[in-house]
Amino acid sequence: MPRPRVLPYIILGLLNKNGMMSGKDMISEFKTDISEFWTVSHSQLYPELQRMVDEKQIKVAEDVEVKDRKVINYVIEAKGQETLKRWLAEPITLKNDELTSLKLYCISDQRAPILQQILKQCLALHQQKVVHLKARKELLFGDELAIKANYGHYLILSRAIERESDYVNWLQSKIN
Amino acid sequence: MPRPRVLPYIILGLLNKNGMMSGKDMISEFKTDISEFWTVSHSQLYPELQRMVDEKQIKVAEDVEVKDRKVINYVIEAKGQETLKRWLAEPITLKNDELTSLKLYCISDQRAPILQQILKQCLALHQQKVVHLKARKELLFGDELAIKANYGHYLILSRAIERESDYVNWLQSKIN
DNA sequence: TCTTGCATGTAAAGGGTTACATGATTTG
DNA sequence: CAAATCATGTAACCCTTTACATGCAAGA
Repeated sequence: MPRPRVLPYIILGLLNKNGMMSGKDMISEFKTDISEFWTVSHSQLYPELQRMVDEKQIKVAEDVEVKDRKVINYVIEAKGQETLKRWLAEPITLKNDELTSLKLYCISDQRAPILQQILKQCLALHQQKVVHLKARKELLFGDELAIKANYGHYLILSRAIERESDYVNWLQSKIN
Repeated sequence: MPRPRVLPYIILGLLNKNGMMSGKDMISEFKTDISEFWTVSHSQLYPELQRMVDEKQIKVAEDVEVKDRKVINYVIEAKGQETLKRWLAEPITLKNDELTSLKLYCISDQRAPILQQILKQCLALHQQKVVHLKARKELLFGDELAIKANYGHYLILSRAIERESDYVNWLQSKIN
């Protein structure tokens, strides 16, 4: 199985959040607000939009107002909202955790139950990570000599523990 | 240009660090110590090893001792050491920063000048990131209302700032 | 009308993963 | 000697990016 696709969900998330959008609007939002976590090229976006129209996830918006340019506007359909909802509700695992920030980005409402659900799953996952990393550090670098022999490895392992611990603390502060 | 290749450099880094290794040895180290940052499948590794032998970056090690199995052992060549050195010395940018941990992993010696060089470049880069993210937060969420309207976005932006700030502090603590 | 810019669209090339294959070695 | 294991090898498929293409529209 190839790498799971992310783009369709982000498209749904944006349309669900912002209402009507064109491909250009999406690319603009990708660059300004999402580029920190994820990137996409326009040559990937436009075919994907067409595919999603075929799948009835989204539809071309009737240009109510001006038909200024060759801009094509899209809106989300009911099926797309279902797809988005299922994606957000997927259990968070080591494999898909890199998408968690993107999922959060799609959730506007502070009181949405799915938000706390995601934060809690994320917390559990990263608490596990901390435990695993600390055990690994103890095993590999319990001896001072080992640190000198593999200093770079020691550095990134120490850093990973600090990073994950910091993340865990932050997650806890955001959970009710 | 397609995504720049990482695997050859990791292979060189491992061989430089560990001496003689077989493909299986590498996969084993990938899984135990590097999987936190990077993954590779064996179907990618073995052809790459052959390519690198053709390029004289590495060579098949004469089985000095036992020829127990069909295991093939490799050692790094002078050309490979040069390649590795150049890779480690490449300036760190937003594009290639995701590889920085892997580079550090390849550096055993705490007093290697390249190590401090990498840490300093990394620091500068992430300090810039903090500045940029804080400006973005001020712009987007200076208003309390905006936070409620896009809570998920607010969350990941706040988190990014904290994560980057924490990283900056850590980097500073490791720089002479 | 001609040029330039721009939103959208298409093509080609390489990276990466999963699934399957090979051949030797251990194990019963 | 048969069967299972395992290091290595191969094939097919999709994702992603870069480069190039199209066609309309604003402005000179």
